[in-house]
Amino acid sequence: MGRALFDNADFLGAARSLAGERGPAAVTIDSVTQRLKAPKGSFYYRFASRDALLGELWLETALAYQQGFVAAIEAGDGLAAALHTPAWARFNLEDARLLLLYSRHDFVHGDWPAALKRGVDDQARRFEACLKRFARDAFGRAGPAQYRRAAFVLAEAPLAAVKTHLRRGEPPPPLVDELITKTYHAIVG
Amino acid sequence: MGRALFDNADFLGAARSLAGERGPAAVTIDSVTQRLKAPKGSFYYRFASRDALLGELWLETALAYQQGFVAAIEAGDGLAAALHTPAWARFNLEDARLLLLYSRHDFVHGDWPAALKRGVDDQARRFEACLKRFARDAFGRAGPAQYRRAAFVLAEAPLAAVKTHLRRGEPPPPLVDELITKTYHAIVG
DNA sequence: AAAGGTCTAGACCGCGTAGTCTACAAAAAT
DNA sequence: ATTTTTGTAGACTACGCGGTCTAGACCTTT
Repeated sequence: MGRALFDNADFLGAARSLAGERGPAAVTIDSVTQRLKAPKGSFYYRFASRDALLGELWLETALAYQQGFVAAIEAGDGLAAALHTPAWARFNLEDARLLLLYSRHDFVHGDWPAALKRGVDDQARRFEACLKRFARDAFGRAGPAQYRRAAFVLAEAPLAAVKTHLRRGEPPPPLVDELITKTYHAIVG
Repeated sequence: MGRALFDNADFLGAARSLAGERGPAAVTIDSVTQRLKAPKGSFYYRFASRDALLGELWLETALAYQQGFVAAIEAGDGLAAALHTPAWARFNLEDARLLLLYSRHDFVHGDWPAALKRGVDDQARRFEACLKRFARDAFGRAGPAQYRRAAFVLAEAPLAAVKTHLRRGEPPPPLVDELITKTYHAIVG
């Protein structure tokens, strides 16, 4: 063997399934390489560090999730944005567990690798921009209180409604959409 | 020195503040004993293991939190139960961070110490009983769907609304109560 | 054919952590 | 006064983990 037996995607894939099954803490270099039957050297040939692997995994997943959310907001459909969380979770169960059951900080403690820092910051900014825009559209103003309401309605409540089911490894049932919708209308009107 | 310089409460107190400040993962035997300037031997003289310490810390805090919740349910006041989370958090900021920002499993991975297992099970049972009772009172029946609604309205949504502020170390503002109340009425009617 | 680059292979190191062990000091019991 | 109990004191061990290092196999280039 002298040619690539393992590429970045292999390691990311193994990390993804491990993180989906048992959380990011279970993603150790050994667990990843063992799952692929790859040597440690091959991993460190592709990734600078564990943080690089988990950071990339998180960012990749976060961007995939965010896409639909941003689209809904840009279409001016707040309810669709709120319902995007359960919808996305249904069709990306493993990714949803990974992304929604844990925080960014469970993937990378402390500082992020320089190569990812910008991507993560951009992601956060885009998300905040969505909330601000919705706050303006739905509540007329974009002050702190309106922003806070937007965050609850579009992100916090949907996330909370979905978590129980993700923990069990099950897709969120239709009831979850009902809860989110009712909450949405109660606060947005 | 031959008489007790450190007792259980000292270790629990140090663990509590550490967990409140930096999360349960930061509660290492060294960090606890260093904070008290106590030797390791003294710790292990009082506690069988790290799990015993963190388990007791979690259970103690969970029971303190639960008290008001159960009282509200037994008084038949669902809204008060839902608002108990921000109310309790305001007056127990450190404990709230510890209890509400992390899961039970962040304190004790795997199996719980035998001495605590019963207490934890009882706690969970009492909580479930509250949700069931509320489901019956508020929705007429106590089927799975009603239970799920109860969990969202009494626990998941309030917790979600409070988390952002706890992360910042700030008490939940009145707006949080408004969000929880509106959500409550939207689903309970 | 030779040389150089690419990637596998896994032993090895250093560090932080939970937990153990032995020594001993002071108070309490006799 | 002597013994026993209670607890302090901290060196030490075991282990899992992230990360390094050197050897060498195979492909590509010249």
